[in-house]
Amino acid sequence: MLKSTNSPFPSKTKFSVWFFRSLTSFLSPKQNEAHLSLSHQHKQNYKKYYLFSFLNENPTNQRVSKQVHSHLITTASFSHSVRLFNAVLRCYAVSENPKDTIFLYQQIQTCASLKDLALGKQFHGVEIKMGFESHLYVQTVLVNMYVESGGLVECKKVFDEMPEKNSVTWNVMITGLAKQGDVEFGRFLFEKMPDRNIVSWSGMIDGYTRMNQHREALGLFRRMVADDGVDPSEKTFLAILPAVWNIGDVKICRLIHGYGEKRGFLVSDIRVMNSLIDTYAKCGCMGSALRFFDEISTDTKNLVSWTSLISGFAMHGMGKEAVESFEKMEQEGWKPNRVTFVSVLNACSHGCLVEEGLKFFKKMVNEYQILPDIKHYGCLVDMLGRTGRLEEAEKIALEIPSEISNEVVWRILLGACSFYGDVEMGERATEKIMELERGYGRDYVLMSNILVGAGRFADAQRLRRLMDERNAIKFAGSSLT
DNA sequence: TTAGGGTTAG
Repeated sequence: MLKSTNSPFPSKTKFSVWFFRSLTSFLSPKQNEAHLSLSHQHKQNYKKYYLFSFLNENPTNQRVSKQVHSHLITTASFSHSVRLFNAVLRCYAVSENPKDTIFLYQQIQTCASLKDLALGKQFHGVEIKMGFESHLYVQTVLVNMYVESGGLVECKKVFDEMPEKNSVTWNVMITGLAKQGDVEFGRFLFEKMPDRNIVSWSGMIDGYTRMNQHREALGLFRRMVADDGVDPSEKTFLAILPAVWNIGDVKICRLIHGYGEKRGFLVSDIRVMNSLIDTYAKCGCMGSALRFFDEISTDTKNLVSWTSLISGFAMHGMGKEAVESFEKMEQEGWKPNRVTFVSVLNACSHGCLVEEGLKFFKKMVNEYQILPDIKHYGCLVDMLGRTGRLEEAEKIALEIPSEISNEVVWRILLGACSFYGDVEMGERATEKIMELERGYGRDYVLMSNILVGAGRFADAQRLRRLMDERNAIKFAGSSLT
């Protein structure tokens, strides 16, 4: 058990700091200045103290405790007023209606979603003091709070010492660990878990996908379906499909698609269908992606469906098809968002449709009033650069507001300089990259190749040495499969 | 009733 000898309440100094903060958060900025007089603070302080004493003396007065509780929730100040909150907790604890306690702990969990480990520990202290140590639901929420806010040591401890666990407790642990990147311990618990359900399987599969262990994710999916006969849920599909396109085998995509269709899992959830469009496209099978897209009824399709299709065309260099889809999407009344524009601009750049691309960029800014972000600029630079319009590309790169500019844009330009053998611009681009990121070996290699191409062997060698001195990491081109 | 992911420049 965690240390419970100390008071669960914050120290006096700490409390006054919190209290001050809670006061300021109560008030709107305007009120803030006018009311920050000491007398006001005292008044608030007194009010809280009064409530606190009242609740302590009348723990069974449900009406008042509920009022205080709702006040704490609606003013969003309860995370600051732990002491008052404790008093409310105590009232709920002696309440005859245990639902109140559960409701209250849901609020704590909302609090835990702030991922505030220090505050969470405070509540753990309260929980121990109130004798909830063997309360299954409360303990489960505590485990969730710890694992969500990164308290891995604490969550394991609470979990281990729980006298009773149910499947939710196990799932909270497994999915939480997977999210935190500790798949190995998650897997250990998963294998030990007495009654695995679909949440456990999906959580575990998701954990492997997140950690780029796609084969492992796929193996688990196979085991779930074939050996254990567990039906996947829509969430399982959403977890497994990224593993499929990372492996890139369209046969696996078809297999899972067929399975989902046969069992009727795919017809209900547009998110799964969109993910499937994306997966087919990323597996290199644009035909299947398009066919599947066309099968989805018009009322079911949404903006993400269209965007997934367009981004698929983009990665296959099918600029014309992407542009046509974009127009059709607009005709059907969909309003493109920033992601749709990234996709269509990317399609224009891969399909060398410069004029169309520039038109889309203007349309985005003027007609849809979307502020371009760095990816939109990146597409533009790429589009101009790959068609040899290097001056224009550099001009755009220089016009990007410095708050959003990054090394990727200059790296794109450097790539174009390398292709067209523009040494001077390449050097300028390299200089910009080096201001932002010095540890990426490929930049040095690319620039030194440009220099070699121009016959400047000594400069190329100097750059290579600089790369070694700076310990820049050079990733060899390799296939993961 | 305490667990849960669709599209994004190189």
